Amino acid sequence: MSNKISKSVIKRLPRYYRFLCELEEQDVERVSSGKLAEIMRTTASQVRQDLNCFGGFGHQGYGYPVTKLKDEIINILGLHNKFKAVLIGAGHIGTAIAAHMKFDKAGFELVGIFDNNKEIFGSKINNISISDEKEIESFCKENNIEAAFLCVPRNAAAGLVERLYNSGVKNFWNFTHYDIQGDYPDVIVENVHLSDMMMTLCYSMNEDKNEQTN
Amino acid sequence: MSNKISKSVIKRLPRYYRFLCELEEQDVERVSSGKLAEIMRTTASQVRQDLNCFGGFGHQGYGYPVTKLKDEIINILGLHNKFKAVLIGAGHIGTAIAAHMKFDKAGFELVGIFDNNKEIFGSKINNISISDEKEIESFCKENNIEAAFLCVPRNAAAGLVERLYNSGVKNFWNFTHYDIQGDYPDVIVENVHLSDMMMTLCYSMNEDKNEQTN
DNA sequence: CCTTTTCTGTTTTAAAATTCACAATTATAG
DNA sequence: CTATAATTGTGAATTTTAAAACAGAAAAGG
Repeated sequence: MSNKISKSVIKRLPRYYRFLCELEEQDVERVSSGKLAEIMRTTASQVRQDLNCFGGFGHQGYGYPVTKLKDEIINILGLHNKFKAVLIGAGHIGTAIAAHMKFDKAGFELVGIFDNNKEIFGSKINNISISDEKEIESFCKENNIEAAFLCVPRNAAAGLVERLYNSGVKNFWNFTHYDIQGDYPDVIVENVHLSDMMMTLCYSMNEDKNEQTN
Repeated sequence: MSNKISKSVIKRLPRYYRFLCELEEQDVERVSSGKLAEIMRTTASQVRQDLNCFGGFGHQGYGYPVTKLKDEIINILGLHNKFKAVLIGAGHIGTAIAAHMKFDKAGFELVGIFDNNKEIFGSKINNISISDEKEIESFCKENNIEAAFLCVPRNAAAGLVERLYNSGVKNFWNFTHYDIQGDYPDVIVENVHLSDMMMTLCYSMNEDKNEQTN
């Protein structure tokens, strides 16, 4: 059915999705590639090419039906999934993630939170109580956990990944400084390297400053 | 001096930097493109081409001097800068960022934290006390703030950006759902769209699942 | 009903990014 | 001091990504 869609396209899909949701909220029924391109700050050509990857259902002279397009993207991304996930590390970042993210809108269901700090065992974030990280293995095996959100300090990461992997967890959303890739062949990792991002912002600002003095 | 370096290369630089720091910690003095490629899970060719963007100082038959290479990347990225920045929104994410990020290692200095919640005015994160967001304008102007880290809810974002922009702040690290691009011509934005990332993770997992059943 | 305008899907073309390939240079070992 | 192995810099080839161009289908407006 679906030919391999390129990574660059996939990375744009959530963005399309976001703007399509906005349009839907505003009761806009249809949108043209040109209009969408304007909102997304890209070209109409790219929009058409992207949307065409998963079978054209735009209409010439009409555009794309907003709701249908949105639903189609949900499908492509698999947002209807309820991948069971655990979050590990209930520090500031972990708490922020657990409390604020709308997991169900992104294909996940958060079912467990773990930490190694006794003092917070039992307290709840988003109605899920924090458990002792010693119980991770049994919990993951028993509940068929498919993904883990790693919010621990870097030096704790490697060990955790191994334990999780051995408990059947092969998909990671990684907020740590540690790089998971490579040690395990069949894992899928989405890295969130915040300091890397801050550095690229720094680069742009620095570049900008230099340009202005040239 | 430096020819325009492509965006893709820039995005890899922090990664190089990270691994070079590790090597330096391990007292490794030199590294070959092949070895670096192995660590970074890429090709030796790409490493050489990347590093060459800013003037080859590897030695044939020897490799690259770790410390010198690291310092050079610091230079390219401009990490020696101390761009003065404010953080807005001291909720979970804002607090996490303010408390944990090593701003000075990434070219920034956090000098102010703002929120609209009276109850936390005056309390400190990382030795910086939280101020009333009403004071943002005067503070930014007086202190020549160059960057803002936006950690507020989406509906507060647009207004804030305008106020900040008018106070001379043109560089943003944006954790909100709101898209800044476009409304202002000369702003630089680094977006952190966590839900987008979660969705691409979902896509990969979903794809993986489908492949296995084919 | 006919004409004009609006758009898509798709083909070309162009640009960017990555990989390959190899001459040239240096370290190393004997 | 020489021969061999290691390793870079770089130009060329390949692959990937984005943009442009355009024929043809549908809508809109008489």
